[in-house]
Amino acid sequence: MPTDSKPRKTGGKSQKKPAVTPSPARRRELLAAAAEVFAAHGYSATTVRRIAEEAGLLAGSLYYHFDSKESMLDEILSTFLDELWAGYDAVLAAGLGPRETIEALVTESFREIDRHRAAVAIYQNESRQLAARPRFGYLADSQRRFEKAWLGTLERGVAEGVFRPELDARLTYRFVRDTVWVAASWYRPGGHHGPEEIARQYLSMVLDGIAVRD
Amino acid sequence: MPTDSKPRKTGGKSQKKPAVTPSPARRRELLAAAAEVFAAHGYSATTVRRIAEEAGLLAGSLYYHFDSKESMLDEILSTFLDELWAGYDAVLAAGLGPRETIEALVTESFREIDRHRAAVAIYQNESRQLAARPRFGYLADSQRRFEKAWLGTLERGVAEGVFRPELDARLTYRFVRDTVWVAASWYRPGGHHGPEEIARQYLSMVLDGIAVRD
DNA sequence: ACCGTTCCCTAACAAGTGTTAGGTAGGTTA
DNA sequence: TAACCTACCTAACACTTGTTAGGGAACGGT
Repeated sequence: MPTDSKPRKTGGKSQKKPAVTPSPARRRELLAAAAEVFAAHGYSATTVRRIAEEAGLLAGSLYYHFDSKESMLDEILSTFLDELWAGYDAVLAAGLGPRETIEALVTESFREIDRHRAAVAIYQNESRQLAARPRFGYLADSQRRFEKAWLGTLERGVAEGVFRPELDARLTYRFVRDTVWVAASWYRPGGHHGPEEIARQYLSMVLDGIAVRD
Repeated sequence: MPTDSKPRKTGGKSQKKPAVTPSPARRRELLAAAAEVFAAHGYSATTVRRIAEEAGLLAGSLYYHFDSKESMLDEILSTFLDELWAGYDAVLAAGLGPRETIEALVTESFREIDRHRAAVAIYQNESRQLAARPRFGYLADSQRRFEKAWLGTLERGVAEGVFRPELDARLTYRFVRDTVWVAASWYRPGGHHGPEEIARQYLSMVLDGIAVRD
């Protein structure tokens, strides 16, 4: 793997447009195939030849549509995060109470997992190592906004007396965050439970606990 | 990466002993270094040259102690699982009630994370893909025992009236399992909270919920 | 002084990696 | 018909990968 010495700074937004003009529809098809392979085997264990095979063409042909393997990953993740934050921002702007905000965020999260299963799985596995690289700085930004939204809501809930004050808010935030998102590792769309049902069960557990009340 | 065509079937137990006799102490040092790098960058993104650099020797020298990169991974994971099940079996053999069993399993799990942080992180990231390979079949076995222990305890608790019956047991099992083990991704030994304190907080959340009771 | 053992290094290998330059078939436009 | 564009293939490139054969330095036992 030649270390990329060329100065690229896409950051998930504008690519260095090549002279040719690939169709966006075909791009999406290829990205979907790439996302599945990335999610199943991990980014660095995935070869471009494997992606190409899955998509029904040869490795070199991928470079007509994308300028590198890394930019495929970039586009997969940034597309997912854009859609995620569209949903989150709508929830956060709705002016709900803390408990209702948590409920809406959890439900929205499971819907995103339903729609972007592969991207979420990739995000789970790779974001920690990627966030340090400049190109993927938006992952770190997103993580900070994420913590602000969830942790802020939890703390507001404690202040307003709807969440228990004995719990360490940051610890609770981590537990809630992790449990929601690791669901992407076992969730299968069209399976036994839909996203809303999973969200209901999860909220029931995390809000009221699994123990029977006295 | 040459596909390993040689017939090795260690399965975490007996290796094909080479003519030489490397010291077990040195092996443990090198495995600790390897585990850190595997945990930080992922198994397949880790080169043996990086492991060697971290351990203070050259890549080829690792092959005096181990016969492949894969067998290092094998030894790291199987050592961890052996110790994990020693702890779990002790808990399961104690004849506790369902709630106390869950409490003990959770506490034991966080203690294992405290002691084998790197190995747990590797297990989290790689076990899904590894479990399919024959050499790592013990990972699949362990997963089945794991599910049996946790899910069985949850169902026993519902039958005995200590856990709420409305919750889907398998879904609850997944949530509980994931939340406990992903802690390895952010836990740092010697940090603000010790394993017992984290277990207490987690159990408080998952047993009684985060919402204030009426 | 000799041998054997332990531990590491040197130097290379074959296979696989991401990537690219140049070509080509088919469709669309002029 | 000619020019052009899209989408792919062919064939290679420079480099990295896990792994190995052979050698050597330090050391203890005899």
